[in-house]
Amino acid sequence: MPTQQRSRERVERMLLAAREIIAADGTDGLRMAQVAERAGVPIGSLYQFFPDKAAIIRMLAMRCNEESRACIRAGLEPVADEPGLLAAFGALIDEYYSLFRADPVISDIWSGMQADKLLREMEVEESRLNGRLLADTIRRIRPGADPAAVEATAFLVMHLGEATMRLAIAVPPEEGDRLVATYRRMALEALAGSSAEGAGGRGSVSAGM
Amino acid sequence: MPTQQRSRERVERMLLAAREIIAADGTDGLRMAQVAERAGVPIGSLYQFFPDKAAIIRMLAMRCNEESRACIRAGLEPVADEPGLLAAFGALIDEYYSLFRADPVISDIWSGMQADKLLREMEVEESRLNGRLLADTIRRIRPGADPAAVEATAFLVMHLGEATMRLAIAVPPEEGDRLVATYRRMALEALAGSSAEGAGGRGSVSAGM
DNA sequence: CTAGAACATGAGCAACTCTCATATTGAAAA
DNA sequence: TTTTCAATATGAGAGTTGCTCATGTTCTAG
Repeated sequence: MPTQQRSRERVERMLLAAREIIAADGTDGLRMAQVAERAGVPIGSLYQFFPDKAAIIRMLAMRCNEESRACIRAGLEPVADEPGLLAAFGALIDEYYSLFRADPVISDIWSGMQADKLLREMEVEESRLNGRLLADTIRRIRPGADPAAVEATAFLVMHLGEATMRLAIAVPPEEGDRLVATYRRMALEALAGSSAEGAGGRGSVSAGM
Repeated sequence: MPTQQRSRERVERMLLAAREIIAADGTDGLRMAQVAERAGVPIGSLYQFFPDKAAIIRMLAMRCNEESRACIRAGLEPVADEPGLLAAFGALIDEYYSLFRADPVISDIWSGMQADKLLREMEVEESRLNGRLLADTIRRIRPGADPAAVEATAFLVMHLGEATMRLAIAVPPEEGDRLVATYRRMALEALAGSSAEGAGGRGSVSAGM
């Protein structure tokens, strides 16, 4: 939005200030007055370039997104065959995971601004409880399976089920149905696989990673 | 928390009022004064039983959780063998999906963890963009694959990748690593499967559902 | 040189959440 | 019954925060 040189620099200062505050206090602790002070601008200047507080966070998120999208594009571009695809995607997962672990700002933004931390913890806890129910069932019908692997799979399957439902209702209904159907295939395959693998075994697909 | 009969009824009225407001305006639009008015109690009484606004939402979420956990337990209990497990879990997915679609409050509470609606939309859009990059790559190396199925799988895999990362950094590091590894197996298997399936085909696992 | 657009400023408004001093009601002990 | 104390009821207002707006200044195109 800013067209002049000096304004652009000021906007960058505002965004940097916001980043630093989020890194320190999280998005919950972000105060417009604090951003202004840290950036060395009056509060009115913030609203000259950002319609509201959420817009600042969105701007930071957008930059992260563009960066990671470029990363994905670069990682997938040289792929020429199926083994190459699986190798490249596996590498991207690791890369993305490292990024998430390294930068607290990214995860904080996507974990939800202003949202209730306890609610987030509740959600994880609920996935864990549901996962345990599922893991117990699997262990009952397959006593030989590796307990830790089964537990992890069940936990993840439950959590991703929640995520899938939220996604499914955020898109057109027919697409949502298809996504749920796709999730079902993935989940059932994972459950079938996890109980057949035996102790500590890795899946055949990831053997080459 | 309330021990007397009348108080318990009042608390129920508060929770009901909160539910109705969320159903109408979403969690974003929930105002403590409005809850109090609708429940027919002064605002001070709200704070007699709930430490803060988020606690009301958590209470509603907890009840939903207990209900759906009972559902899962009931669905998994009679499972005796592996086909039974897969059938039961498939049914639970459908049931849960219907529940999500039917009750706007459930989804709103769990989506409302991210307060900014535009940020939520951005996240979905980002998964879609990344999914398209992945789908393009798959189509390039497997021209015969069903485009819609590939697109859906790629979209979902990307979105669940985000969800996995958020979960992984919310639990102890070693457990997070294991979850990411489990996700990787699931994702790579899905990608390998989606491109091999051919037009409109359903996975072998879900054939019996 | 000049007109108009872009930018700068910060006191104050409006909308919230939550507190607290005080009054009232319920139930258990005397 | 009377007493006593904990639980409950009440709502004006304190405190915080996002955001506005009237006014002044700087840049740039014609």
